[in-house]
Amino acid sequence: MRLVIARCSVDYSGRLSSRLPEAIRLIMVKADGCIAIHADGGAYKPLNWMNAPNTLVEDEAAWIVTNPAGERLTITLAEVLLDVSQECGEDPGLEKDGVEAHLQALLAEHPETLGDGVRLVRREYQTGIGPVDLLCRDSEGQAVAVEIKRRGEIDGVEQLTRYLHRLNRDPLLRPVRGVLAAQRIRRQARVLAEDRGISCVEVDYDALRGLDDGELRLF
Amino acid sequence: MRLVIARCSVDYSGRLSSRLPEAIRLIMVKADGCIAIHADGGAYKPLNWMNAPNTLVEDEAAWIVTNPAGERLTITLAEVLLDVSQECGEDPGLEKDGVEAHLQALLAEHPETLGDGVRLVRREYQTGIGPVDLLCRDSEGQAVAVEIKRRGEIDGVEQLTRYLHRLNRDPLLRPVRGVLAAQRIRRQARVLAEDRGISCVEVDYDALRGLDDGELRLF
DNA sequence: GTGTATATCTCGGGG
DNA sequence: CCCCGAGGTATACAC
Repeated sequence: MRLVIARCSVDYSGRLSSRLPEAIRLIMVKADGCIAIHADGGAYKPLNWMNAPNTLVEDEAAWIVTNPAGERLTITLAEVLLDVSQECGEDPGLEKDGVEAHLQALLAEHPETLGDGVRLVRREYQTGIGPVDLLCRDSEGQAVAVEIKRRGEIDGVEQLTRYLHRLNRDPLLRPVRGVLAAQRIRRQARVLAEDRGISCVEVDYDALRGLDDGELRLF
Repeated sequence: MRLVIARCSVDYSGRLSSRLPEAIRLIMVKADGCIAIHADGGAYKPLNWMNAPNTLVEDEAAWIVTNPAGERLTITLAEVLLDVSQECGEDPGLEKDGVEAHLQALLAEHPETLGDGVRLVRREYQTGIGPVDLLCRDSEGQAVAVEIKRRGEIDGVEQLTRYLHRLNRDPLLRPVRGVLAAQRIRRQARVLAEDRGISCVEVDYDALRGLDDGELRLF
């Protein structure tokens, strides 16, 4: 990793055009060749960046970064205040717990959370326009399509609506009803869902994990 | 801005839980107190981060970062290889050209691009479930709701469908027809749109800008 | 490669 | 605060 702090201006031309007037910023160059330009505040997102793979041509006054897609980043250097490099080696990577996949795994183990007598038919049931998270049958034998989100929002309702429309063409399944399951469901999403006859279930992730025997398989 | 390169492990607990095994990484602390931990490759996105505002408690062996939402980041330091600080001052910010807002401004100036005789009624017409980008009337006097995207995809069709459903409840407007305008429209979006009676218009941004007198107002 | 969905999305704007 | 929408979204994964 190479870290340069410099007074610089930056021009980007590619998916859009942008310009950064001269100021002091951090230029971060990673081992894979990607470049990010950070202001001293705001957020983790850089002001400008170029992902790998790209080509860096560096002279005294300017750096020109280009990539195969024809995007171009030009960094014009007025004054370099810091220029250090450090070998970092491989990163073992981030281990996550608590993402949607875990919620799906837990609900697949405990489908009764979605309603008495609900049992799992398949996870990631393919519809042709994307996979339904869970396909279940309820105590009456009716098919239930379950869309799982960390947060239930309008997009999730739209997604489930598309699946239901599709699944209800299948004579072996129909009539299929829909369930939106999420740790929290926004009011507007709830309104839209109920308007379309889709049930909403808020799931307590920690309680569900407590039900589990401790062995959590992702797939 | 403070830059620390250290052999460290990191634990995050908040919206999810995550753990980073020990390795050499960059810890970036910005003037507003936000913290990001970068590996030497991958992308511009850090492995872990905490946005401002937050509280940093630093001792020799570990940094503990907490925020008002109850999220917590713990950085355990094994070896510090670099620790530099640099005052950067205010950043004048990024100036963009070519985003959706520009396309909307251009189409508002030249609604005839969307069809002969089409004239603008309002930009950002409020529907109660979000604003329609442009509300127009065509040569026959029929209301036209226009959704503008840089890239036309299924989400845009869903969005416009929701608006149309809503607008068609208004006796002063109905029947309202829909137009999806974008620089490029994906095939699947086009199929879905046509299935719902929504027209698709691909817009040449540069040509449209050429039509303009050079004065481009965003709003 | 396209298509689809997720994300600690981030970020900004409006009510 | 919530809600909504845009993003050079990035990223992963299936077909």
